Formats: sequence, structure tokens, C-alpha cells
Amino acid sequence: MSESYSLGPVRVKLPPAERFSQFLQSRGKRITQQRQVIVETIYSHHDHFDADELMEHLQELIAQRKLSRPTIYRTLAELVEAGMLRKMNLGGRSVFEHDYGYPSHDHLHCQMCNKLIEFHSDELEQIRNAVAREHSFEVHSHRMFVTGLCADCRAKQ
Amino acid sequence: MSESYSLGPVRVKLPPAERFSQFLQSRGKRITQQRQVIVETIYSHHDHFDADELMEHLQELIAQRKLSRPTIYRTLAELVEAGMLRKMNLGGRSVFEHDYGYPSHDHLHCQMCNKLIEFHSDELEQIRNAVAREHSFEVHSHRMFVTGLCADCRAKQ
DNA sequence: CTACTTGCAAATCATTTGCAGATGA
DNA sequence: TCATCTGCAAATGATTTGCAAGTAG
Repeated sequence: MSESYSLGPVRVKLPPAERFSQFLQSRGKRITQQRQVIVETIYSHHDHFDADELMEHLQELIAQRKLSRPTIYRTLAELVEAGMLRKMNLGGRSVFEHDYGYPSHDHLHCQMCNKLIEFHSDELEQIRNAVAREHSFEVHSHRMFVTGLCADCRAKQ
Repeated sequence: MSESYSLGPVRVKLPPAERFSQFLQSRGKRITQQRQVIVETIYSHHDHFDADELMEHLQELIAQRKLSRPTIYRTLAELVEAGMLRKMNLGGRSVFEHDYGYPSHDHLHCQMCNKLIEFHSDELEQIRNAVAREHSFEVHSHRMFVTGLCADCRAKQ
């Protein structure tokens, strides 16, 4: 365990694998090899991904029958439940993104090349909160997608 | 045709069924009874809806075999293509909302009762445009969902 | 031990497609 | 007339589930 995780009573950020282990234990669930490999694989990449992309990274284990599709889907659901992943829906398929040790953000989605560009705006959140207040709505989170063309694709046009 | 549609060369708003007919003609597609009933049914209601809800309203015709599921899906796709409906994805299933004669808006989505509350904010669009400009991104549209609890559900808590 | 997990195969479920007969322009 | 449409049945394709065998604690 790295020194930065033992500086005192301050609640410091745990590595994803450990945070997930704590979540599992708190639910009486087991820390299996499959769940560990999956978390590690997910957090060693920094992109958005869908179940298929994740499975590509885990192909070898799947071929060896050490891991299967259903288990990957089951574990993704647990990570969402643990609040460590966000699940979004882009054109019918589920897309996930890290929600642990990663600042909240929104997306510019290029409809030509399908690229996702992240951005964050405090002003946006202020407006969101003001609107919610007007409706006596309690905000838990939000998601915003701006659809259009990215700089590269505009150039190619 | 009502008088308000013949006031001169000004481009006035056509009733949805007519607007759709024009779209179909411009594509060499036919104005069939099925397509007409579907548009009329959709625009005689003012809610968000999914394919199943629409089919409930058209049950009778479906039972009489005057209309079928595939045709409904095909027509919904055409209405989206015509720019008269917006398609969104809420929890895996496709949800549609009117996008004709209806101002653009965003949503507060209550995760308890599943209600959708609409709102519009010019400031939000300004921020959206500013962010896009910074990324040389060309905006076509956007979609924002704020998730949380509506006033009613907060009261019941 | 033994309750939780997993891989497998099969089931779901909304949506889509191939095709032969029906129908609008 | 005849290209476009439609209903039907079957296909899709991502995700989920039942179940018997495997395994963490």
C-alpha cells in the first residue's frame, strides 16, 4: 500500500480495486478473480467503453474460459451500483465511463466520427441548480450531450 | 384548410399530417392510410411516448390487421428523419417526443416516479455555444437530463 | 462446509428484415 | 402499370437468466 494512503484519519482515495473490494464486502459479496481482473482492466484504461470493448481487452481470459460474457455484464452492473461507473446509452448500446477519481463532465458528441469530447462547466451546474430549485426538484446528477461536428470533421467537409 | 394557413407568402406552420405528407412527397414516398393514422395519433396526444404506448392507442387497427408493429417502427423512423420527432433513449427503450410546433427544451427526470418535467433555458444554450466555440465544435442540437427527485416524491419521502 | 459465483446454453425483448401479396400515384 | 408498402414470420443482437458445477471465506 502506497504511503499516500496512510496519512491519517483523513478519508483518502483508495485505488479502484480496493474501493470495489470494500463495496463487495459491505454487501457480503465475494472478491473473486474475475471481479478483480475486470476492475483492474477497466481502470487501467481511460476511455469510455462498452461491454464489447471491455471484452476485447479480456479476450484471452475469455478464450481460456476463465471469464465469460455474463460475468462481465454482472460485474459492470455491480460497479454502477457501487457508484464507480456511470452507465449511459448511446445509440442503443450501453456505454460506461469512470465515475471514480474522475471529475464530473459533459460531452460533445461528433455524429460524423463518433468521438466524445469531454468538458466541464461550473456555470452549467449553476443554471441546472437554479432550474431545479424553481421546480422544487432535488438534483442527483445530470447528463448533457451536445451533438454536432468536431473540428476535424468540419475540416474534412 | 383553416384560414390561418392561407394568409399569404409567409411560411406558416402546417398541421403535422400535412407537413409529413410534404416530406413523403419530397422523397417519392407514398401517403398511405397507415402513415396517416400514425401521425394523427401521435399529434393528437401531447406526451412523451414509446413504441408500445403508441401501439396501445392503435390496438384496434392492429387487431384488425390494418396496421402492424413493423410499420409503426418504420413510420417512427421516418418522422424522426423528417425532423418532426426526437428520439431519445431512456433505460434501454426508445422514447419519442414531438419536435414540431414545440419549443426545444430539456428534462428533469424523476427517478422515483419516472416523470419527465420539461424546462427551457436560454442561458444554458449560451453556455453550450460558448463551450462549443472553444472546441471549434459545430452544434447541431443538445440533450440534457437532470436526474433526481420531483417535488411530489420528495414530499412522500 | 455451504452460500455465493461462474460458465454455459437458452431465453428475453425491443427492434429489424426478407419476402410475397397489396396498394397508392 | 408497377414501384412503393405492408403484414407476417423469422432474424437480430445486446443483455439476462436458470442451473449444475466451482470456489471463496
